[in-house]
Amino acid sequence: MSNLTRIIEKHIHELFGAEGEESIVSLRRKELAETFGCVPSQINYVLRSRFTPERGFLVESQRGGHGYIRILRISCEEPEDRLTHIDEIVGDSINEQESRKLLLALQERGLLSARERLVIEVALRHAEELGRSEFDLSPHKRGVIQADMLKKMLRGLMLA
Amino acid sequence: MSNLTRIIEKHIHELFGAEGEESIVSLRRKELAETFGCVPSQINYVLRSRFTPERGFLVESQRGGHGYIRILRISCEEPEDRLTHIDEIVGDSINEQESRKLLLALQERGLLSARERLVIEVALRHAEELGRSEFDLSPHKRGVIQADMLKKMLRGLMLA
DNA sequence: TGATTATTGATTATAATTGACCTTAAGGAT
DNA sequence: ATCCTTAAGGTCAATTATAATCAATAATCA
Repeated sequence: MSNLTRIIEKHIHELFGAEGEESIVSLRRKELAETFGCVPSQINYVLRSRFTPERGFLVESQRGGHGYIRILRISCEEPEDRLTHIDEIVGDSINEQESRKLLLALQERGLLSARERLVIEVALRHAEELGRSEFDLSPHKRGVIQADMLKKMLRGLMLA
Repeated sequence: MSNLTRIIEKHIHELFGAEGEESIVSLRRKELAETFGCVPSQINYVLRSRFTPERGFLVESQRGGHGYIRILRISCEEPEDRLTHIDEIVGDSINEQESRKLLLALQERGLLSARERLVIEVALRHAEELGRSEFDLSPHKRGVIQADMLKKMLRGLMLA
């Protein structure tokens, strides 16, 4: 039928306002569920599957009295075309040298701050190190893991 | 009933003065409770839940005659201070909920931007997911890996 | 048709509020 | 000095209000 999840997703997107206006939205889980005539946990499903950090969102919530769910949209001012192809740029596997080069290039284009680049590099190196010394993975497998991770991180930062 | 806890929290924050001015505030529990028309133990609740070391506060108190409650805002001016502080609050193992709370607190203290928080969350979730479905690690082991990763990322940022 | 995605509801976890009861410190009385 | 009284503050458990998780199905997609 008319896919509830998509309807709720669309509704929440509309709450953000068309342009880069509101970047934060608050809601009551129970109310939203009532609005759409569904069970409250449906809302969790929508959030878990659609409003992930990889898609540029952060979700905060609180239970109990005065509970709430807050959704933050983190996005670049101008999501450049070239970076909608993050998958292609990163590829299936990446090594330290390649990723450094890429991140530096992104920073030079003003798409990443120095601190953001730093965090990403630390995360990638941690994965490399762990994959090598703790899990004894092949260099290729390590590269695959890092590529995957890098794509997720960049998507979160680049996509709206 | 609006949220008393938040109102009291805000009030106490205001006592510190907007800028990095006063770093110590003293209170009478009973007086504060009367000011807000609540039971005194409500104050304990606010302190326990909002003025934690994780959020950069320490609370001291004394009972009996001339009793008091003193709240200290810890500075972390020196990068070194922040590092030790972070090591302490992250600990050896951390779960998703704890890390989210911590990151939110760091952002609220201005030590992290929303984008930086997002990247870190993506990295942690990736590790969690990989550890669970690819390597079949125990929850504890996953927590250890994430704590390690988180500390490395935060250390990098605090020194930058 | 097998894999993925969506829906549901039962169970669990957490936050805020309140009040009854407990502990500790200061200062005066004996 | 020791005890008593009074004036703080602390702890805990009960209650109520939300939200999260999990597992069982159902529906949809490739």
